[in-house]
Amino acid sequence: MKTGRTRASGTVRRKQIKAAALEIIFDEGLKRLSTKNIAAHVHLSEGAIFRHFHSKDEIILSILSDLKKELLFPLYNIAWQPNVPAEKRLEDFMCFHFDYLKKHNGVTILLFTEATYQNSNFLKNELNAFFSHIKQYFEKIIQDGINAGIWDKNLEIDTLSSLYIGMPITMSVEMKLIADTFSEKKFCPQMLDLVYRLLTIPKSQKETYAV
Amino acid sequence: MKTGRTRASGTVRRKQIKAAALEIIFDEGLKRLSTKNIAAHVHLSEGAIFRHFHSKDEIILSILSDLKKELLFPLYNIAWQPNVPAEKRLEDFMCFHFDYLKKHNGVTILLFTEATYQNSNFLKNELNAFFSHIKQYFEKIIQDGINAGIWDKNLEIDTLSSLYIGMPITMSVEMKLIADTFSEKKFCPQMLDLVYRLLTIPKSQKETYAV
DNA sequence: TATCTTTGCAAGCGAATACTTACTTATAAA
DNA sequence: TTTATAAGTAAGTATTCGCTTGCAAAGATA
Repeated sequence: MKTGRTRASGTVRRKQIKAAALEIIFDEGLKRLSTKNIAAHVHLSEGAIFRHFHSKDEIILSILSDLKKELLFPLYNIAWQPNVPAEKRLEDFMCFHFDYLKKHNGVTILLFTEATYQNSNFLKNELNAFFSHIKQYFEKIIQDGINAGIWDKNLEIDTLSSLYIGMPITMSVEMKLIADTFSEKKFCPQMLDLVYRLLTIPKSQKETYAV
Repeated sequence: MKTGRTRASGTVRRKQIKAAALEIIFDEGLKRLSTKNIAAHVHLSEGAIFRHFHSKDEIILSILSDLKKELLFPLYNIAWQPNVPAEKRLEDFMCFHFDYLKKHNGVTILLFTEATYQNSNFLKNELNAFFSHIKQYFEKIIQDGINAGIWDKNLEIDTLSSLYIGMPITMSVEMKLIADTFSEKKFCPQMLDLVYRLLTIPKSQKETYAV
């Protein structure tokens, strides 16, 4: 605190600042996500924060950018993985998705909270695009399975993907509301089971052609 | 604005203040929900607001209390309605639920946002209890249908009710993110269709006994 | 060693926050 | 008509907010 403190590079500081921001959001709530509080977590002055980010908003947007790299991009890769059966891809997709949110404490729902709180159209659009991409990847896997003849072609795909989007959102909400007693482990296989049930071709339909 | 303005009773003012609060939340975002802004909407001084509510929190809690009366109580009545087949009750239940959230612009998700923003344990517990009640009512209907032999007894009820809770939450999230182009009308029948699909007894199982 | 860029801090800015205080007045009951 | 009470206001309180400024000094480069 006194003198001669070593200095860190901007790259390192930006990472520290984002990590501190997430820590505050999870532990203390969005209200306590002030530049002053962030500075305290990184053991810097408030002014130093603005040396590394032009504004507080820029910190949030940088976190969103990380989220795209760490979640959206891998999900894309899973969905388009060549020579892997749709069933396997679906399982990988859902479990990676849920697992990420579990490890990162439902960060998407927190960005949603921020968007709703600030009523920021930009953030709302970004999040909407984010969810749309996930839906699109999910639908790709389902469509592949239907084309391969293993899943029911009479199921409305976009209705199913709407239902799917609800799963990680609900998981995040429940994690926030009942942080302690949330059954992380079982969530993915349980939801996967329901999706499989929906996709299964009814016996009576197996040899017929739908109109 | 000048003088001799008529006065209204506390009962009336409290209603006006809550209505104004909801108006602000929907139109301007939670951030603009300040006591000063509420006062402006009701054409009162800021001090007058505190004549009718001891704190800003009390306004939020009063809105939550209204929500219980207007949504939770009717849902309970639908679920326990005597001499009505489970299929009919399920449809009434889901459509009333979704319709309420549509008309009230996803008020539950806004209370969740407030809870997350403030990191208020009290509000989080209240909301958790709220969702738990809805799950419980939903499960009652499903169990009745299974007991009546019309739905699959091998389906895990609590997994299904977790999935169900995701539907109104997702609907609210989508309403916030894409307010304009949200397909309100079709949402209930679409989701109802998926739930029916899950509940349907597989042909191969019809005459057998599960272990 | 000399120079330059980056990293840092202390102090302070105006605006906004929830809430209080001291006081006034309309309304309705006695 | 008198009087008690509920409803209202204007002007404050202390505190927090995101952000800026002026200046010091560490670390890299020459």
